[in-house]
Parts: sequence; C-alpha cells; structure tokens
Amino acid sequence: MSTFRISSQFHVESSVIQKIRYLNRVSRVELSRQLSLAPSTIGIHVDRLMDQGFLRQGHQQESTSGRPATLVELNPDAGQFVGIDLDSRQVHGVSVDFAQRLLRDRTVSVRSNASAENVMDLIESVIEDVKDQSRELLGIGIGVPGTVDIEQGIGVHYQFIKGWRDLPVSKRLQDRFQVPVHLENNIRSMALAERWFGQGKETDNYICLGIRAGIGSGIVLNGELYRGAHHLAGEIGAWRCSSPGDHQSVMLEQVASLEAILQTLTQGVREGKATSLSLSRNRVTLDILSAAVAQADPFACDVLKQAGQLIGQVISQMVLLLDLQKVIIAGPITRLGDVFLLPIRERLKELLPVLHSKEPEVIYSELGDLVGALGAAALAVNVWQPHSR
Amino acid sequence: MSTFRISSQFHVESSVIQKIRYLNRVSRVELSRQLSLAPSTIGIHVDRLMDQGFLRQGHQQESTSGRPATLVELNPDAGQFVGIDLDSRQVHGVSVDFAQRLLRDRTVSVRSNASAENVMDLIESVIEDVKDQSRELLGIGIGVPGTVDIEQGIGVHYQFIKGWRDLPVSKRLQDRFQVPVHLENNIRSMALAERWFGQGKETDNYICLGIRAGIGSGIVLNGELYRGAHHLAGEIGAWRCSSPGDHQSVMLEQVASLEAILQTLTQGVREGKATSLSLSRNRVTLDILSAAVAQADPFACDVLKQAGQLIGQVISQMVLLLDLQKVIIAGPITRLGDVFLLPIRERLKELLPVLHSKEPEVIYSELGDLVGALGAAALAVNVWQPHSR
DNA sequence: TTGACATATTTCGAAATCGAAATAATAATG
DNA sequence: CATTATTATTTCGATTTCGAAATATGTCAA
Repeated sequence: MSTFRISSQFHVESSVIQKIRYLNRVSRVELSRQLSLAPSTIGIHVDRLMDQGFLRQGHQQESTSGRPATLVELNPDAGQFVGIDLDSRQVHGVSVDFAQRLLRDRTVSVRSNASAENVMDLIESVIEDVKDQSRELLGIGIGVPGTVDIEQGIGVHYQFIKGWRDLPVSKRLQDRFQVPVHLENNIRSMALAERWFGQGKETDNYICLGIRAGIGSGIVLNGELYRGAHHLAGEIGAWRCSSPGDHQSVMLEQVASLEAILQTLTQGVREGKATSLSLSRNRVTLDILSAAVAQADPFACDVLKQAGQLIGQVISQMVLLLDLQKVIIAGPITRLGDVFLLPIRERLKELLPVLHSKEPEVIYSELGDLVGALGAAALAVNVWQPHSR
Repeated sequence: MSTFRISSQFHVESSVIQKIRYLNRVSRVELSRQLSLAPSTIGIHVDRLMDQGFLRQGHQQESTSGRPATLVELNPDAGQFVGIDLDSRQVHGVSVDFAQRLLRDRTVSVRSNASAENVMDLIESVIEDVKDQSRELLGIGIGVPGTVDIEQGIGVHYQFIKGWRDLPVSKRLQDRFQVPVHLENNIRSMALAERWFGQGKETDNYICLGIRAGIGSGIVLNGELYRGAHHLAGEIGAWRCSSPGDHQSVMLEQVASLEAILQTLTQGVREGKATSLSLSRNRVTLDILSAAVAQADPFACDVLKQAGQLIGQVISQMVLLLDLQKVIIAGPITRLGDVFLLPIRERLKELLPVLHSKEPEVIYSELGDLVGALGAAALAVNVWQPHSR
C-alpha cells in the first residue's frame, strides 16, 4: 500500500480543527502556540476554514490585560458523524454534529441467536435512524467486539456472534452510505470516548478497563490510543492470576468478568448458600445482583469483594508496568457501585510500593451506555479531513 | 520551563541525521520518502550537512535498474559521544564516533560500600579515560539504576548506593565537561541500545527485561521508548505473582531476580540439599551456579526452572497487555543459557491463547556487558543537534 | 551499438511558512 | 482623559519547502 502524502495545506488545517475540537474555543495565538506554527500562518488557515464554513467566530471574551482574544470555534452545522457500538447484546447508535455534540441516539437489542448478517442489517437500520437528514454525513465510526483489522476494516473474529469471522464491515457500510467508515475494537472506542469527553480528557496515561461478558482494556499512552503490534493490545482476558483460594492459576476472564461473577453467584444459590439472591430463568442476573447489593446481601457482597480484589491486583500490575495516572472502569458492572469499587482500591493501595507517590485513581466511567458509540463517532471525527468542497 | 521553538532548519537537519544513523547508508530519495519531504528539499539539507562535515559520500552502489543511488553516510570524524552505565557494582564507559562505532571502552568496579560521591568521582574518571583526545566531545549519556528525573537530570533514589538521593548528576558532569549530559534509567538505556544496535532494530514493540539484583524493564512501543506518566514505567520488580508452591502472593523481585535465585540456592546448600553447589564467602555466586549448570546439577536446574516459569508467566501478561513482538532478556543471568531460557519459553507458550498467531520471541540480549553504556551514548546521540559552528 | 526503460538527482517557479514589525484593542495608571 | 502596558492579530518581505519537469546515469534487450 503506497503511503501517499497529503497536501500539506490540508494537513495543517486538519490539525487546526483537531486542536479546536479538543479545546472547544481558542484564540489564534493559543492555536499558534499549541501547534508550533507562526501566528501569521494560523491566521491564514483560520480565515480559510471560516470561509469554508467549518469554523465560526465565538463570543470574544476573557478580559485580562491586553487586547482580548477573538475566540474561534467549530461550526456545528458543518456536518454530522455517526458512531455505532456493537455489544454482544445491543447496538448503540449516535449522531453528533460537527462540534461533536449529541444529536440523536438509539439503542436496539440483538437477538441472542442473531447471525452476523442479522447484526449487520440491524446496524444499517440504526445508522439510518440516527442520521440527521438535514446535515451532510461526513463519516461513520464503528466499534465491534473481538479482534479487528482496522486497516482493512474487517471484523476478524468474535465468538459470541454466529458467523462473525473475517467480516468486511467497513466495506459494506461504505458502499451503502458512501462515506468513510472506521472500524475499531469497541473497548478501544470507549477509551477514546473517555479521552474526548470523559475522564481521560486531562490525563495522558490511562487504561479503560471494560468488564462485561469478558474483560478487555483500551490503553491510552502519552495521549494516544495504543494498539500494539497486531492490534491486540489490551486483551487481558486471558491473564493468568492466582485466585485467592485456589492453588492453580486461572484466567482472569473466568473469575472476574461479569459473566463469571454471575456464574459464581448462580452456583452459590443452587448450592443453597444463605442469600437473598434468586434465580431468573435459571441464573442470577445483573438486576437481581444489583438489588441484593442494595440490601447488603453478605454472599453477594463477598463474591464481589473477591472479584474486586483480583481486579485490584491486576490493576497494580498494569500501573507498575505502564506508570498510569488513572484506570477507568467501564461496563454494566459499574452499576454495582462501591461494593465492587472499594475492594479494588484497597487492594491496589496494599500492593503499590510507597515510592509511587502519585497514587493512580481508579474510577468508574461516567459516560453511561453511549460511551462506546460516542467513542466510535470520535474515531471518525478524528481522521476526518476538510476536503475542498 | 518555556518551550522554545528550534529553528525549523535545524530540526529538519537533525531528523536527516537521525534517519541516516538508523539506516547507515541511504540515498537522497530514500531519505525523502522516509521523512516525507520533497527530494529537492532533502538535497538542499544533505548538501549543507556535507559542507559542514557531518555527512560524507558513501560508495555509490546498488545496481538494480535505473540510475544508481549515491549513498550518503555519517562522517565518523565529526565528533564523539560518551556513554556511561552505572550498575550496582560496576561502571561501564564507552566512547563512540559520530557514526556511533565503538572507539574505546573501560569498566571499573565499585566498592560495595562506596558513597554516591565516590561513585560520581569514579564516573568522572571513567569519562576522562574513554574520551578520545583528538575528537570534539558532543555529548554524554548516562544510565543509572533506580528512579530518575530526566528533565532535571537528577538521580532521585537508588537504595543500594549510600547517599544516592536527589543527586544532580547531569549538572555536575555538565559543569565538568562543558557538553550536554543526558540522564536515564539504566534499563531504559539498555532498551535503547537494543533499538539502535541490537535485536530491537527491526522491531517496534518490545520489552527489554533486565534481570540483575532486581528486576526492571525498558519498554519500546511503536518504535519509541515509553517512560510513563512519572518516568516510572517498567518498574515491575514489585509485581505480585503467585509463587508455584506458595499460597500467598509474593513480589516478583523477591523470587525471580538473580539475587533471589542465588539466595534460594544458598539456602538450599545450607539445608544440605543434594547438589554440587558450594559456597564462596557464605553464598552461592553466579560463577558457581554457572559451573553447576554446566554439569546439569539437578537442584540448581530445578531452581532455575521454577524462576524461569514465573518469568514466563510475567512475560505472558506483558505480551497480552501490550501485544509485543519480542522480549529481550538482559543481565548477567543470560550466562546461564537454555536452562533458564527454555522454561520461560515453554511457560509462555502454555499461557498464550491460540489466537495470538504471531508468537512473540523471547531471546537473550547479545550486546554483552556494554549494552547499557552503548545505550547511554545513543541517548546523547539521539538528542544531539547540529549547531551552526 | 543503440534505444527503450527505470530510477536518482537537480532545477526552478510557485506556494507555504516564518519572523519581525506594525497595528489593534483592551486594562491599568497617573 | 491621556498615557502606558500588555496581549492579539495582521502585514509584508525573506526563507523554506513543494511539485513538476528536466537532467543524469545506470540496466536491459534488440
């Protein structure tokens, strides 16, 4: 694949837009400083981008001493992006305007026996739904579970959807909607969303730990998403850990994922443990667990504590290896609150040597169910470039 | 600290020199491609750098079809750099010419009760020794153990040298030798040496695992040294691991470092295990162990196998998290050969899921005792810039 | 030997960027 | 109210980089 050079003009304008996106409202001088370009150069590009309608004048404000800056901001009406997050059970879709503000969102659930083909149809209909008819569609981002080939836009493999193997996701959507489509692993999309809108905004080194059916993570280092040599970075589901009671080492995913926790609880109920937990369709669900936790059910709390401590140990290792400032935990498990979070923090504190003066924060994501979809949209936004139009 | 902008001219020339350094001999066109600059632009800079004596014409060669390239290479005589590696027990020093070829090297040992002050004196004398009198000294790089503040050039803390705390290493050497001095953690220096001269040359994502008195690692991601939020990345000595026989988790460094291994062996000899190992000054030394391994002493081999398996597990975790292509093991422990290396590889193979089609290599460093010093020199080389002279 | 063909390098006018000075717009001050 | 200080933005000639075409220098095949 030949690496063609992008006309330098567009490259600069692209990075100008990115910076404004990141800072919301900026003066020309501030842009000049941040991009290491002369003020005069920035002036030229900002003027051009305003002519083209991508930027607009913001309220000039900020009175210190000296001439006040005339702030520049994105023109929300310059177009829209769509982001899709495919979970094992749901498709979340969002559309955002050019200033990356939410326009519409929609969530549909996936039948448990749905095929890859069914899922793709569903995704297309969700895109159709959330798309605003009155704006130009500039790009689509999509986060999918499992392994992906982001260059080719192919979903390589995901075990929980029938036939999800070497699926040309990007090509299909590109053909249908006639805009650039960017594929990414969905946990990395979430990490990206945290970077843009969430708790990673001011933080350059963090991990977004997704605890759902499996366990995976999106890694941001020096402010950039890290993907690894074969786009497999962050796949820590298979980490071997010492489970507290057990002599043998076990896989992280088989002990501390939401699925594994619910499994352990279900097993406990069947064995007749003293607990207020009940079964629905033969298993403990997250809702049931949530209710039990609210009543401080001892068995449920104990199981969560065990899992939390293990996660705490895993986080201690990631922090030591990568010298992280933050670990953001995402996924439905965050609904359980402190019962799960506090044991993680405690264990982490125990395991980090004192020399780590700056103790890393462990926090829940606050972006809600749309995290992944917003991140996917950000993916498309990130790589979009102003064409001559 | 104000971020002053370097005149763009020097920035380009600097990156031209870096690229040539990396590729040894290159044509102007190849440079143009690699740096994404127009051939005409490269021509101007190469001509100028030749006039200034930094570059010279290489043998023009490489006959394919078309006009043959006139290769450009570094002029070795343009100056020299010095690199220092401070280990807990030794100071290694090297000088390299402008083309980064070894000029001289010298190793002196550090008295076990030496103070920070003694060590600094020793370092100064080593620099004086290895420095070539006939060339201009352009920079000094120095790798030291423990935590460092690379911006300030301060050795923050190292427990095994008396008084090694908040030591202004760079300032002292800068005052004495009147050239830029660059400080770094010594394991990161080693990782950098692998990147420049060793097995990291063609590999963009790897870890250099240093197993000595302690255990630490230097991390290279996307071709660049990763330092983390507070320059603490890679400090995995405190990782909690499940030791095979034990129920409690233990610190990696206390089980699998060279020090720990020798300690375990010493203990074993005292307890009268059946072994050919003997004690020298009340302890098993690496030399003794080495000899025992050569005779396939069962106790020694078993202990090494245990340690190797633990390291294998640790590597599996790092590989899964960071999707690495390679792990390079460095330190005196590599003298033990396959008895230590093979268990690592076996355990790693066991623990990696099949989906990791590209199995990462685990190899010993082949750079010998000068790794660290060469890496430190590379550190200075890396940031050096052509001044107008 | 000659004439494609291929690739490297240089040439040169156009475009982008710089840097320093000029200009603009405000607060603080006397 | 005028003046000074301070920061933002624009102006404009100088410098750097680009891009396309011209030129250089080899291989290969007829």
